[in-house]
Amino acid sequence: MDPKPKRKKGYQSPTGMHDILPPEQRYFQKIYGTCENIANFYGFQKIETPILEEAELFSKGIGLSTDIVEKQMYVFRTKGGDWLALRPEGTAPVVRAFLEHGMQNLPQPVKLWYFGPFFRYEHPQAGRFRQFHQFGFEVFGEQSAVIDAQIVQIFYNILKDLRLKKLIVEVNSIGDSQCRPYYKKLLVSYLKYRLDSLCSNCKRRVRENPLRTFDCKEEKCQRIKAQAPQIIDHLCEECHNHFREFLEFLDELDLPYSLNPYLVRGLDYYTKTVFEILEEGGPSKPALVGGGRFDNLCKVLGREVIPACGGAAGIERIIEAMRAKDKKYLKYPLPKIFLAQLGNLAKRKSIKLFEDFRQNKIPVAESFGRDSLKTQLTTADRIGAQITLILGQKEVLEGTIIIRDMKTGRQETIKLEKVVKEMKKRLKKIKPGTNSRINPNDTNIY
RNA sequence: GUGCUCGUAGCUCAAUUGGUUAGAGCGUCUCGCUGUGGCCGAGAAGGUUGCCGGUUCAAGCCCGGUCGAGCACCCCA
Repeated sequence: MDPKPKRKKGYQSPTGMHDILPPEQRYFQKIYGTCENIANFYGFQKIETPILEEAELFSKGIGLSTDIVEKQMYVFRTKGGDWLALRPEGTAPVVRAFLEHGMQNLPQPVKLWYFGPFFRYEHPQAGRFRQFHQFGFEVFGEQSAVIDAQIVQIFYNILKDLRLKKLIVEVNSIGDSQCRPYYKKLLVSYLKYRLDSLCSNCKRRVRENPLRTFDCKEEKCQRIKAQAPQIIDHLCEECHNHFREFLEFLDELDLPYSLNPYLVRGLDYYTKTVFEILEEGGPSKPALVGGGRFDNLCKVLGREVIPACGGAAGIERIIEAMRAKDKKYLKYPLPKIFLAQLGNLAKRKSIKLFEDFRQNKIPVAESFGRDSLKTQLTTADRIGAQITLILGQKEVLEGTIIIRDMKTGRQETIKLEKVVKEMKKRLKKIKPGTNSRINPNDTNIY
């Protein structure tokens, strides 16, 4: 082999993609667990779709002219010549799976949820990464607005369960294929008339995506937007009724929502209901959750029209919000008992004893690789163990073991064969609270 | 894709503005004599200053490029 240029420094992860290190894992576990509980209660079943899909699924489903498809998708060609994409979002794949497996033949509605990584090629920023994680909830085969409201409620509940406060739910309706084109024309003609007073960005938007003009932060555009016709005043009867019902259900649920007539979403498949949940604290905060109804998507990706509604939440963003609240990382649960050993004979007995504890479902920590008792006690202290069991040569020969109370330093010796039972008894007395000392590995990585 | 800022031990940061061998705290490891943790003391490991090149007698510091991070635009979860 040729001498290759040597890499002097190690590798680093690709732009905008991060390792999820042990301290961060606690958050993922916590969020996953919360989702799972809520999903079970509301009758949602978990689905996992591949990370790769045919690229066309997204260009058809999300819309060709959306930013996601136009410039943010990781697309590549396989050896077999297929164009595949790293999934940039979760709804289109779930719809694909729904149709592919004939789930329209299952009792309706079909409720599915997912949790996993997604990919978008864009400049990383706070709460925005190239590989990020979302969980989502989707309901198929239900056209009533009651499900729209329940979807909002589900995401709201999850965030609440994660102890996030000061949440704002913003809702809007963007109509359907009946009324939206009509409204679009109306809006465009309104804007065209005032084109000169708009910023250069918005001039472009008027042509390409007039609804997006509402997002502009320029003051002059804001003023024009304030006078602009609003879509909720131009909904067709069906959409109007649907939206009214939706709001009634939200009222009934006591959800603190606010109507945002300028809320439009960047994906083409939405119809009627759209919503976002964000944290209070200025417009700079990105939405934690976004979603809405997508009654046309099944038709676009398949044959039948199947009404559907759902939403997705950004896990990194939620973690960010959780951490801003609590500052510290969630702690790993650590065993309250540490098993120390001394000498070869004791070490042999210890690894066996350790297994006895496992069979009795008693969590125990150890440091078998270390021989010094001092070091083992240091470790026991560091993980916050409340009891250290010490098994040395002498104890093995006597068939006993020492129980050391780490707080008081008091020690007693008991029969080795009784230790498992004894520990079981003592664990019940120890309060389920956290260990006395914090895991020193809890450092901030990002 | 465009613009601005940043990059020194595992972590948080120094280095008298271009001048000897790049330091400290925390963390890690070892020791303070036989089998006992927290406190204390002693010591060690750990960096070709993100990487590549240029200017200079001399570069962590200046210049160019590149990779990464942060922020804004854009967009979104």
